[in-house]
Amino acid sequence: MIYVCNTITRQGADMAHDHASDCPSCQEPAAAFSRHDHAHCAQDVLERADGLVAQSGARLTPVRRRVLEILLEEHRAMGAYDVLKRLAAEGYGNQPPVAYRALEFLVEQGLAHRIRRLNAFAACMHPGEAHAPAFLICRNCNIVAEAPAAAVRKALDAAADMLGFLVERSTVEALGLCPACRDQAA
Amino acid sequence: MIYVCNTITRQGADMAHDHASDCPSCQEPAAAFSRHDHAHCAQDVLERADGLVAQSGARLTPVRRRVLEILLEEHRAMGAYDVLKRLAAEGYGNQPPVAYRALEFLVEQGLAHRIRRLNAFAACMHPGEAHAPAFLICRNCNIVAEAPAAAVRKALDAAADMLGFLVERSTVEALGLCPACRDQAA
DNA sequence: GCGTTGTTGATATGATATAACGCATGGATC
DNA sequence: GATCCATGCGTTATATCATATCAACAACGC
Repeated sequence: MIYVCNTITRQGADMAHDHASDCPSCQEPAAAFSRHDHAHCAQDVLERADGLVAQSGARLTPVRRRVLEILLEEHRAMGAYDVLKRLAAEGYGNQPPVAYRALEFLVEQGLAHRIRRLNAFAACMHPGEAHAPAFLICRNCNIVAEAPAAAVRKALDAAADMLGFLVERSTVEALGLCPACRDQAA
Repeated sequence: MIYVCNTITRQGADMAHDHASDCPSCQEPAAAFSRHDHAHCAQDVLERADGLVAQSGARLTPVRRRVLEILLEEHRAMGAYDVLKRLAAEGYGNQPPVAYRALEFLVEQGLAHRIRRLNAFAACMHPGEAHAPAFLICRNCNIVAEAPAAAVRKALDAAADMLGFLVERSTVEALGLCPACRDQAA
């Protein structure tokens, strides 16, 4: 099962709509890749982020918090320079290190993910919950979904263990076709 | 099990030694991450590459073949610009596209792998054999091993399938500690 | 206050990757 | 052989991604 708020895109898919906090699509398991609102999921993530960071002894400074907000607002995988443009427009530093440092911090804290295939970053929609997501990237429409991948991670650990290798972090990304583009192709 | 010829490095680990073609370490399963000769494995791969490319209707041109040879000789993950330097020194073009085009071709043909975490490329030691390797990268000594990952791929396919996503290509990379560095740390 | 630590801003540079153009080659066709 | 076409190569230029370094400043404990 996957929660819709896992769904993120690289190019922005204009999927916002307003709704009350009882929106079932943010409360219950649902099909990934479906259009959905994101506003209150984002709000929820932000609130939890505050607690999580404090808990780890780190500080969610204004720049860092703003970067997380931007990732949540955009709801897609963004390049560091995309983030930087937004920061600069809002009066923060406009040098690459500003964005990279904040993004690195968020990744370390488990509040964001780095998607290497896209040289991009996306907010994690499940901060605090232990998870090892796999990213599914549609080669046609560029939508990206964060899929649960506990089984994948387990298989990887096993394969590594046979070689005596200890896995600390892993990257699992798949390129292919999302349901919509798959139908379209057929 | 993994065959030693899976073992590749990013920084070059000086693991060459000469031996006869009956070297057991290239004939039989053995521990990964161990030092080993690579010369005749490379020769074998090259010969198979010729056949495979012809079979697919593509052409293994001089530049492309040379890039594959270089990857095999170096026996490690190389950046595109590392490859380019070698090419330039041998009279081929010395502009980035020359290296990138050849590398992209090799990846498409399944003769090389791209390791995104390192922004690097490595020759595939099992061309033609269906395989979905996982890369194990030691964060301490930078050694890289190509591990069999059929089970990982299977788990990924299953996770994607639950979302209706069709996986065409996948990237599985792990960062951690190789056996040697693990022992050293303990 | 005062040092220590961590964060930010700025400069500069390094590293990786692609777009676009034109020429050369080689094979197919007439 | 002449022509056409597809493919590959070399080149220029540029785009994109990422980091090293240092100075200024704020937060904190002592």
